Formats: sequence, structure tokens, C-alpha cells
Amino acid sequence: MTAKTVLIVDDEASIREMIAVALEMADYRVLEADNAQTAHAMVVDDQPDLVLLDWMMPGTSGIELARRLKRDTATAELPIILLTAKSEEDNKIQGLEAGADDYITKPFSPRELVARLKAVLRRATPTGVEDTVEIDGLRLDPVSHRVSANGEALDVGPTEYRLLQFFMTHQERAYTRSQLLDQVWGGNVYVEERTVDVHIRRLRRALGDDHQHLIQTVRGTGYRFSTKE
Amino acid sequence: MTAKTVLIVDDEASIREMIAVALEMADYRVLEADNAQTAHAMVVDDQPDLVLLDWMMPGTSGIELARRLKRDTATAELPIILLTAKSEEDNKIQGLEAGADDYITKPFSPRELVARLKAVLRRATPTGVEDTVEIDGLRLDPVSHRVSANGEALDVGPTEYRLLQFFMTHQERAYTRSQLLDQVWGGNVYVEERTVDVHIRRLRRALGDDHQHLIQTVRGTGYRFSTKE
DNA sequence: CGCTAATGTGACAGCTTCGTGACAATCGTG
DNA sequence: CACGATTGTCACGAAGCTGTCACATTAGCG
Repeated sequence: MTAKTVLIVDDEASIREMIAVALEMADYRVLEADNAQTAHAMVVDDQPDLVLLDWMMPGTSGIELARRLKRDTATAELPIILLTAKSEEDNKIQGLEAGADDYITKPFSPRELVARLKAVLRRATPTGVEDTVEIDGLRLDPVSHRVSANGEALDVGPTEYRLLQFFMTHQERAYTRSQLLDQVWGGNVYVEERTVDVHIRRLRRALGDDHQHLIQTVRGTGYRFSTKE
Repeated sequence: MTAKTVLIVDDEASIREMIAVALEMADYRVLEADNAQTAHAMVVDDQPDLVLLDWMMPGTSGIELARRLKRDTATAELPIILLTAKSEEDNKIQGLEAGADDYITKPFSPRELVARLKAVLRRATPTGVEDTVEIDGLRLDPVSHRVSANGEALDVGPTEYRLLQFFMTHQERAYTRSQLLDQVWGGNVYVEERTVDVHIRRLRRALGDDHQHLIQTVRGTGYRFSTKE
């Protein structure tokens, strides 16, 4: 088994250092970032297996970054452990709601940190890598987060990307607007059902004349992705 | 799709009224109760699909009722949305711990209320799994929501689809027009019986020459789906 | 072979669902 | 903070579906 990579996000260098040492002794690869901005970039570029995220940071807070990562399909599966200086319940709950998989209250022992980190990694879905899907000349690459038709790049918005990814991995099946909202938008969003129509429209337009027939309307029900007919 | 029933529990008549109007405009059936006692009785008797529960009420508080409903297996699955006048985090947390599926802070817009109610109901509704049926080269696939004859897709309207699905899962048995209206259209619709004939006609046409013999007329009674004769 | 009741069929007005462009609010970014 | 991108919502028209009718056709019966 190859060593797991952990991204530490904290603005205090001393803490990063302390954690890094502990993790390296436990045979993890370590990346560091001191703000949410670069952290996000590193998640995209280096694809760590887990993120250790400080709750309190100047600028975008840790929790914001967590939300952002969980919202994006490409990074939604990435396990996150929140570090929090306060032991207040509020933080715990907000953190877990934001999608964190665990949280650790400072001060903590390196031992404890490593133990919980292992536990989270163990729980983490082994899916990890998402495959590139190519159907009928239409190609979606989760790694580069790009869509192309016959080699030519298509301009697809974030929501349309998620929608397309969902469809391409769930072909030949009709979904109601409700189900799409659940699957693509996420369970607890309060959005009108007709909004789905609009994004279907945007996706169809982005796919161009060659491929929009793949997104089919199932009258009275919803939509379906299919190569047939 | 049958209308969902929502039980509003609040001691202030004016608030109930406001909510009731909003919900009725969105095509929900509305029940009202002004205390936890009667609310509990109505849950048992009328089996609403969702409960909108005020947090602050004289006597047994809303949260008590929520706990009680969640504790009882018969009502544990019933989604509950808490209404709370205070925006304090504490309430939110207690409410969610008591088993509420969502909470809304007053004041709220009717729009928001309906939107969140929809979202909660969406999550609560289990997706029924239905099997593909294939008879004599005619195939109906509930998953892709498609009908095909010997592999070729058929263009079937929504009502004809439901009609065919019913027939294919209830072969070799004659149904009166009245029974078909009950089973396919749904219990409480007022529709002329002859309307069934028209949809039978449309279904037969959609099935094409190869398969329309499957839909048989039972003179003086109604229709039957059968491969025989 | 006529007669009658039951069923088949085409047409159509009204209704529902879907496609689409516009727009304001929000988000992400420099 | 300002700009462009993205998002959710709406209004309106187009397209499709539904229920009903009027009339044609058929089955059953004496």
C-alpha cells in the first residue's frame, strides 16, 4: 500500500510543524498550507487523501473551505478532519454539518491525532479515484474536471458539470426532478423543481447539436441520459 | 400524484391561518391542531405526511411532542419541521436532537416554508423499486421509463404508460372500466368511463400491429391483457 | 337479415408540462 | 471592492396530453 498523503491547513507554522512530525513518524506523506486559498489549490493539484483543517483561520475560515470542498463533486469524497481550539458543542455541530468527517479539539496528543486519522481513512470510501467516462464521443474527465466532445473542449458550468457527471454515470435511467435535486444538488437544498429544467437547458446548450440528444425528456417524469433512440 | 397532508401544530390561530393559506396554494392538504394533545391524536387518526410543529406552546411543548412521535415506532418515520421564534442555536440543536428533520426560524416567508417542506418530503419519500416486465417481445422498463417492442422504442404517452404497466402486471384478467379508472387513474377522479376506451385505443395504436392483439376487449365488461388467443 | 347496445375512432378545446430568454441576487476572483 | 461568472426564479409561448363528444363500426340477438 502506498503512503497516504495528508494536507495540513493551519495558519500557525508551529502547529503544522508539530503535526507534520507526528504524521511523518507514522509514515504519512505531508503537505502544508497556511490559508484556505492555497489549501484549495493544493487539494486540486496534489489530491491528498485527507485534509486536516484548522477551524479558526484569518480570511476564509476552515469551515468555509470544508463546505466548498464538500459541495464540489470532484472533492466531495475527500475526508476532512477539523481542528478546533474551542471545545464548544456549537463548533462540533456546525463542523459536522459542513461535512467534516471528524473533529479534534486542541490541545490534542499526536497519538490521538494519528489514531483518529487512521480511523477516518479506514472509513473513507475506497472509491477514491473516479474514472473518466466517454460516451458517444462525449468525454468527462474528473481528474482535469473537463468535458470535451470529439477532443474539443466544451464550456460547462459547475452545476452542469455535476449534472452531466451524474447522468453519465447513471445512464438509461429516468430521474425525476426531485431525485436530481437530491443527487446533484445535495439533499438539503431548497430549490424549485423547475430549476432543474433550466440547468438541463444549459447543459444541452453546452453539449452542442452533436450531443444534446443524449439528454432526453421523459414527459411527466423528468429526464434521462441515453444513447439510444 | 396525490396531495400530501400537512399537520400544523401551533397555539396561535393567526399563524396557523397564514401557513394554511400558503400550503393550500401549493396544493397541500392541511390539518390544524392548537395543542400537543390533539396534535398527537390527529397524527394517529389522520396520518399526515408531515408535521409542522411550533416550538413554544403552553403545556407540553412542541419539542416534547416531537420526542414522543419519534419514540413511537408507528410515527417515528413521520417528518417533522420545527417552527421556532428564537433564532438561537440552542433551540436548533435541541430540536434536531429531538428528531426534527428541519427547523424554520420565525419570521419566515411562505415561499421558504413551502420550499423546505418540499425538500423534507422529498428526502422522506422512498423510491419504489419496480421490475422490468417483458411479454411476447413487448418490454416495459420502469427504470428507464421506456416501452419497446423487439428492441425498438415505442412512443407511449404518460397515461398509456401507466395503463400498460398495470396490464402487464395484471395479465389474464378482465377489468371493468371502473376498475381501470381506480387502478390507473387513481381512486378519486371523476372521469367518464368511456374515456378508458379512448386511452385503450391510444395504447393499441402505440403498440403497433405486432402487439395490439394483447389488449383484448371483453364485451359487456371491459378489457383484458392476454397473450392467449 | 334488421335492430340495438356496445365499442372503435377522429377531432378538438382546455389543460398541463416543458423549453427558453431575461433578470436579479450571489459567488468567486483578482 | 468591482467585475464577470454562476445561480435560482420567473413569465411566456410552444408542445404535448387529456377528457369528451359525435359519429362510424361491430357484435350479438331474435
